[in-house]
Parts: sequence; C-alpha cells; structure tokens
Amino acid sequence: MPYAQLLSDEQLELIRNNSNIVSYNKKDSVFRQSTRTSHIMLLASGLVKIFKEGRNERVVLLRMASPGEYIGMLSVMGDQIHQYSATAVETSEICFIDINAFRNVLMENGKFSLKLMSIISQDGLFIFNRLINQTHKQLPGRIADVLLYFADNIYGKSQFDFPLTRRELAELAGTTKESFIRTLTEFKHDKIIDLDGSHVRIISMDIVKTLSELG
Amino acid sequence: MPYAQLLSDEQLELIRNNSNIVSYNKKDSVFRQSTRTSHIMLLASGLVKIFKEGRNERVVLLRMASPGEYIGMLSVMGDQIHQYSATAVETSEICFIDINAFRNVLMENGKFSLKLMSIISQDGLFIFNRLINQTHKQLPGRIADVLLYFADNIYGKSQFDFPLTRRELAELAGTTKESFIRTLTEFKHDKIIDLDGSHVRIISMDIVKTLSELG
DNA sequence: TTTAAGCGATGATTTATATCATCGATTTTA
DNA sequence: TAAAATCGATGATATAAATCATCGCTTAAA
Repeated sequence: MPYAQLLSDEQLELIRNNSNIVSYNKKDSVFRQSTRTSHIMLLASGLVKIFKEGRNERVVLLRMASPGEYIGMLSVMGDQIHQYSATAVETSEICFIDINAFRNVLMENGKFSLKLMSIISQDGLFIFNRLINQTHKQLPGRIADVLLYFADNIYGKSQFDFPLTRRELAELAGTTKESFIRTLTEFKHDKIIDLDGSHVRIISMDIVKTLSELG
Repeated sequence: MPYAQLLSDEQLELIRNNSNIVSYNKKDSVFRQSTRTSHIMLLASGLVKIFKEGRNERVVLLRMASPGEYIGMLSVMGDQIHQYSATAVETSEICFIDINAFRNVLMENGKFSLKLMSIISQDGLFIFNRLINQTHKQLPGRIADVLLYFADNIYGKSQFDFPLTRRELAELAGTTKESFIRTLTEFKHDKIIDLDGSHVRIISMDIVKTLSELG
C-alpha cells in the first residue's frame, strides 16, 4: 500500500479487510471503457496499458501503469464510468479495494485525502503533456518521446525491451504502425539507437532528448 | 462559493476571511505557466482562457473557464507550479483563496474533499477528451467540436458571439488560423452555420453533431 | 496622428504523414 | 496441425493541412 504511513493501523486494517488481489495474464483485460467503476485498483506487480478506444478501431494509448500506481482513479473519482480501458501487458497482480471502504478512509483522513488529490492531479497533468506533445510535435519528436518514456519513466535505463508491439507503440506515439517503424528504422540508421526486434539501446541520449525538445 | 452546503458555517467563515476578489480586464493575464501557485482561484464572473505555451510561440488552448469554476486547481494540487497560463477574455472577477486555509478545510471536511476530488477528476477527463479528439479527428470534426463547445458548454444556446479571435479559436481546435477560417467558411457556404464576424448561429445542429462524431 | 501590428480572408504551394499494397515470419485460432 | 490472423518491414501513392504570400481593415502603439 503506497503512503501507508499516512494511514492509521485501523485504517490500514479496514482497507486490508476490504481488498483482494486478482492475477492477470498477458493480454487479459482488466476493465473496459464505458463500464461502471466498482473498485479502487492498485497495480501490485506487472505492467498494464491504459488506453482509449475510439470508433473505427482507433486506439489511443494513454500511459503504462507500473507497480504502486492506481489505475482508473480519475474515472472512479470522476463520473463512476470508466473513461478508458486497461489491459495487462505482462503477468500482473492488481489489488481491488472496495470503494466504500476507501472513501470512508478518505473521509476521515485529510492527509491521505490531500495526497490522493495530488496524485490525481499529477496523473492528469502527465497525460495532458503527453497528449499536447502528440498534437504539436512531429513524428521524430513523438518517437523520441516514446523512447524517453520507457527509458526514464518505466525502466529507468537506456537499454530495455519494448513491452509492446509496433502497433501499440504507434498508438502510444499517436501515429500509425508503418510510420512508427519507418522513423525508428531511421533512428537506427542514424546510429541514435541500437535496435534488434524488441530490444532497444539508446546510443545517444542527447540526440534523443534534442529530438524530443525540438519536436 | 460552490458546494457551500458541504461546508460548516465556521469553515465558510474561515474561507471568507482568507479570500479576496481581484478584477481583471480583457486580455489581462491571471497567471503564467511555470510560476509558483499561490492561491486557490475561483472564477466569480467573466470568462477566462486556460492555455499551454510551447516553444516557438505554439499555444494550445485547453479550455475556457466559466463562473463557478476553479482555475489552476490541477497545478495547485499537483506540483505547485502552474502547468499552464490563464488570461481574462472578458472583464472578470476572481476570488483568491489562501491555500492553507483551503487545505485546512479540506483536511477536516471529508465530504468537501471528496467533492473536490471529483471535480479535479472530471476536469482532467474533460481535457483528455478534447485533446484526444484533437489528435484523432480531422479538421471538420475539430471545428464542429469548437462550435459545440461554445454552444453547449459555454453559452447553452446555438447562437452566440465567439469570445475569441480566429487565431485563438484555431488554438482551441488544434489547427492554424488559416485552416480554421477556411473550414468555418465552408460550413457557412454549406449552410450549416450563419456567420457574420464573430456572430455565429448553428443552423443545423444535427449536421454539426454528425461532423463531430464522424471526426 | 501617423506608424505599426494584428485581424479576417483567400489563393498557391509544399510537405509530413497516412494510406494502400505486398511479403516473409511469427503467432493465434480453429 | 492446418488455416488464419497479426507481426515487422519497406516501397509507392495520395492527401489533409501547414506554410507562404498577399491584401484590405481594424486595433494598438509610438
């Protein structure tokens, strides 16, 4: 439980007694857009993709959720209808917390409540920035953003395996599979990255950052 | 004060004693991106535009704030640095509430706290949707969205005056001034709207909605 | 009050990126 | 295990929308 230090023993106990852990395999859906929210969900382990499904199969990948992060919180606190979908990208465990128990704790614990507000706000601001970048950067900048996203936010290192297919990566970058592949291949030819299947190594972090900044 | 019924007399009094109203003229800046947040801001009257300034003069207009709405809340609750700027579009009055007084009320009033979380969440979801539409709809759909935004969300009627210049409207639609003007002119020629300077009347709400939905 | 800047509008041109097509390899499903 | 779907990859083509240019008109600044 994150920020457990803000909770009293009784509150922690209450939440524990009203939680249960559910396991998901790769590609399992966790919840679908437009369904009613039922629980607070906390990713305990694994990796989950959060995405919006539009008409004509358009998908916008909003973010990846890592362990310790709440998922679907904006929808739960907002209008109680999931505004996006979530699917496990790796074997994952999610802690489902009864919403009433959670609300009761929020009601009586101002500090925790404020902390959660801060999390919700930062969550919102983070996705704003991603979407604004998508709208106003052109391809190389957006692909650089995806590389930095995994390197900095998800894995914390410049060498990693993409946990997503090219199509999904394109959805994260706000482009098409073909354009994503092309641009990534250019990066490889320009020796900005090493690329072998899903394995990537950022050779020149400086160039990637510059590409991201220039847009 | 919105949701005053959730506050006790003392809490209301505390907030009143720690608030002051500031007036703004058209085009006056309320706060600038990257500055520290200092107060909770509540729009009492007028109209304010909330926007993100990027490098090379790129501006993304996120939303318009109407009376009764908090402005800058995500930044205040998030990382205490304004993530976007706000400028009065009409003569406006803004109630500045001391952040500590406000937090104290939040700390001791769970219901108000939950309500605010809900507001913050919906605020975030609303802007998400706008930005996602911008990324994935093409021009006519985006222009239709702008028309619907003013007709439904801001003015609540199908006839109104644009409170913004064409350039600003374009920033709201995620396009350029020229493209915005062109598309709006097409709408006029196609008799979907009546247009005279900044005065608009949506002739066929159905078509506008269809354009918005088809993207 | 003259100058300068920004406005709405429209035409011509360029360009970034989507779309379409294909293909062998891999994965999923029937 | 056979058939079908999806994957990564690359080339050719189409197109939506940005950019550039110009032009009166209004608004703001010197």
